Amino acid sequence: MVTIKDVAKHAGVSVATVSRVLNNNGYVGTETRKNVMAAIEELNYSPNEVARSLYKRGSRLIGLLLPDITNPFFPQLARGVEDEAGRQGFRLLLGNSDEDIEKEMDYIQTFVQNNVVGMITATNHVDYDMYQSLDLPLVLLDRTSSSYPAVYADGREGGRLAAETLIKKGAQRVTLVKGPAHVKPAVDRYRGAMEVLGEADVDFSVMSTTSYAFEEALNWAEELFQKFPETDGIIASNDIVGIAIIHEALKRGKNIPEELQIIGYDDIPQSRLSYPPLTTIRQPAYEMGRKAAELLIQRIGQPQQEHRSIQMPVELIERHTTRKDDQE
Amino acid sequence: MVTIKDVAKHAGVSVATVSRVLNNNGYVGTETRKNVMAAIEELNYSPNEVARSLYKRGSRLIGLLLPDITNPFFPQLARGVEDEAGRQGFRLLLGNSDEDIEKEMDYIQTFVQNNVVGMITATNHVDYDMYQSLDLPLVLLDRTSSSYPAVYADGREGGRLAAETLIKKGAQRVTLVKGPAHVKPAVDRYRGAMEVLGEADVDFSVMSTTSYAFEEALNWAEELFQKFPETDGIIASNDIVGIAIIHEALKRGKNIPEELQIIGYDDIPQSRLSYPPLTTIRQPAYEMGRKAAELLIQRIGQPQQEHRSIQMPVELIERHTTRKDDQE
DNA sequence: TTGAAAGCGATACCAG
DNA sequence: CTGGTATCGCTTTCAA
Repeated sequence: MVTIKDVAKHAGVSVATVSRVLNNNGYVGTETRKNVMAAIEELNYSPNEVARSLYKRGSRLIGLLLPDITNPFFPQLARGVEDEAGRQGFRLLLGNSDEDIEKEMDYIQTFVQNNVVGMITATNHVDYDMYQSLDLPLVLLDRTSSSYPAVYADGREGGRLAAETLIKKGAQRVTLVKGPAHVKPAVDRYRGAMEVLGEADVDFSVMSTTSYAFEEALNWAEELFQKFPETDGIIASNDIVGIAIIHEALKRGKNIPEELQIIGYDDIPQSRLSYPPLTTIRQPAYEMGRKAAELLIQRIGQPQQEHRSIQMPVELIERHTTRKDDQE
Repeated sequence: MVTIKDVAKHAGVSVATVSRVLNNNGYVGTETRKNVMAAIEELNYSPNEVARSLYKRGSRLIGLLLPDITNPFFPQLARGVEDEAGRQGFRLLLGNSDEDIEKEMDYIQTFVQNNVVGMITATNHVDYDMYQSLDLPLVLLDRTSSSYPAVYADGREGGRLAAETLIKKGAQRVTLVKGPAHVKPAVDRYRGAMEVLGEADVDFSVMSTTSYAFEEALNWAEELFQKFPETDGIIASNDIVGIAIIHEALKRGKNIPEELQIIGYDDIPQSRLSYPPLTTIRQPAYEMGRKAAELLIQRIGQPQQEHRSIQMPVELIERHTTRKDDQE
């Protein structure tokens, strides 16, 4: 490994000087700088971030804590974070929590031990001690809290929009699939949808699901049709469940969207691939990730600043699991 | 921040002693150990990994370089790596290369600068200088090379299996969708399939695709039916394309699997969600990730050891885009 | 404009 | 069994 010492020796200067040209601060003569640069080049030197981090008590690393990268909504968030962070010279330490507090604490601890300069987390546990006592710039992603800056989509509005759409398009017996109670954005959507359903002249039912796990999606879909065979409009808890519902509906010979309309949530990339392609409420996941990184890095610069959250707009993506217009 | 010094002071011993109990080596009196433990507990101390890493010239970090986590095959790989690494006390630095050499080099550099102890990469560029000159345990994931240990699935066999299946099930005019030429596993599959097709009594065509990008999938599907409207059996380059093909076929009123059989590749989680659910060749992605981590960590322990690669078996998952049996 | 040296938080060697 | 101290690679005073 080539160190700053080697460079210094090679250039015939002190390490202090090398450090100065490396960081572009302090005075350094033009000639000297040129020599040092040459030495760096020749030796193919790049500074040890660990040593740097130790002295500065801060690395160029950001901790990213996600529930489960295997759930298709999160890779997009992650990519957004990574791309923006990367552009600004930061790298990512990644952790999947599975919404499990133990794992979450574990990751947070190692993030801290590794001197991350900030952290982006999609957690439902912000109110726990570990977060309170965390002395790090933090931004919440896809979650909210009054205590921290956050980047999230307007879940309530999303829920409303989904319900309004279905009603406007003439659904009479709506089924609302409720996501897991411990997942905040899921309950926001649920509430939004409920508001609208409560005010409308339609019958509706609610079906609870307790997980977002992939393997379960088809089971939920099956259960749904067993319990509510007469439904003609379904608000799915997310796109995965929505796609599973399409599957099950087709299997049962239902016509989509004539007999049964379905609306999803998230607009994951594969939603346009289903047949018929899924109408859904879009969350701008990639953009959310980007913004979160932006916000965090900004806070890393000025930690004292009052914090601000960003609510991203949600959008109806009309595809073919809903009817073109009201066809009562 | 509480340091080893604080603990030492609190426990009335030297830092050396604290270090000993921390690392469980050297002699330490029972009483002393107890005191130190107590101090650690009380101060809620946890050692600074950065300092440790600096001295030891090695962290507890592993670099994971993937083409694009947004492509549904990779999250599973990543989860496998993370879970196994985590179990053994390692954390992940994540990078997406987009198969771009610049980005790849950038990530590798920062991985090194951060003292990662090893690296897992799904790259097509192993033969570049940067890898040759890399003095780090390295394992390839989903790629192969004679120079490094690797964990990969048997692409050739997978391709063969796909083609054999389609033929056995009575396809007469097969279309083989060829993945991007610069992606190694894609060409392995292609070759495998070609071997079988060449030996069989069926007509077949090859359609080239130049990217695995999500947004393109539907375009490839459309192009396929324009170019080869008469095909009755399609070997997709991966499940995403397979699902897009189902979409397009249904849109064109084709009966699956009676008129048209389709077989995918990868067995990503959403493949069972399509309707009809996609028959596919399964790569055990999660398990591959796990094995890669296992292999790497093993090598970190004994770097000199002769390296060994692991080829994972590939498996036909029969769902409903192929016929039950030969129905010529 | 430059260099010497202290220090970041840990580990491990050497004495005692 | 325990403590003092050099060391890891870098940054940043302080003096010259």
